[in-house]
Amino acid sequence: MPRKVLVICGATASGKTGLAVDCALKFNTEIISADSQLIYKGLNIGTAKPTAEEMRGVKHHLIDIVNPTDTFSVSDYAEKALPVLEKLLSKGKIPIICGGTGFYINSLLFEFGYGNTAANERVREKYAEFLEKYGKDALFDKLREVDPETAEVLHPNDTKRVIRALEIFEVSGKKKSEQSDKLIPKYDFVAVAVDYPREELYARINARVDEMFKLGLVEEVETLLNRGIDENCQCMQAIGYKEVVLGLKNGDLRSTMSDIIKQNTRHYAKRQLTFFKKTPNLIWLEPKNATADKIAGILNETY
RNA sequence: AGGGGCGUAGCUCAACGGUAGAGUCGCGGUCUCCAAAACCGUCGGUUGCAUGUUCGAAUCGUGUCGCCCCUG
Repeated sequence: MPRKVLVICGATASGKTGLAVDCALKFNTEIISADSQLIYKGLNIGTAKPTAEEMRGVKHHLIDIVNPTDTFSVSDYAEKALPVLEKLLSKGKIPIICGGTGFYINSLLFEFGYGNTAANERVREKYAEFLEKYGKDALFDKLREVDPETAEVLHPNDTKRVIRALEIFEVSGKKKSEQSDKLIPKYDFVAVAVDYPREELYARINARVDEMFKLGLVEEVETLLNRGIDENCQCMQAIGYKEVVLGLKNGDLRSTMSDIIKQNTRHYAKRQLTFFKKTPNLIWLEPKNATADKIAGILNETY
């Protein structure tokens, strides 16, 4: 029995939310958000979190599930999202995974090895201190010793991943290079993304950022800060938030903050597109074909 | 009008007289427990223009155009 899953991914501001809701209504199902920022309560405007009106009564999962001060990672995400996915399947529904965080989406669609070695704060801190004291090259040399294959693939400057590789070795006794990097699908998924011409996508991004300021992005950030949420929190590193925090500190004009946010969002969108190109069988829809009807057709002809 | 300063990559700036370098932007990419993160690669300039000096000029001289400051 096929275990159908619909994935609606793509760059930020490409209209995923509306399309997903259209589909959910048409297919009588629910949406599983795959977005690393929508999980945070209180971050609404800057994350373009769908409002109740936009949700049109469709149940959305994995939104507003943690506090702004919490840390969160893909594994937390998969742990929470997979049961929802399975439950929808068991009810005979086609779950809709919708979001822009490709890493999160992959954690649901494919067999992943990272469950094997959980994060270990103590080990991470240890290597972070080592990095601080002796520098990147010394850290990289350590990895070369224990896992030369992974060192071959990583850049010494990518200390985040170098530390993770060291962590995997130290905690599990196994090399990261022994993990399989194959994307082995767990579901019969259909993945679609709306393929806007780059210029058009950028125009949409700009318009959306302007809209965020009108809706009170600065005020939202101020509220978070006034609530005592540290600017170094993971959630405050999100685009739209970190720039406003910095701008408030420097006394920047809103137009300056806005320009930087637009630029960072463009960069982000580019990274998303690069990432999604790797999704097996991803269907890039022209904007005019980004409708629930078209997607229904694709689902039918695929299975 | 007179005096001074400046004109170098799309932008901000470097470069003892030895055929121009960074950062940023733009573009491309990586990604298996912080992923809106982290990281990598790459394009790019007949040095405002003209002329002179010199073996050799972004650099020195002259002229010219443009911008800025001061004085009147």
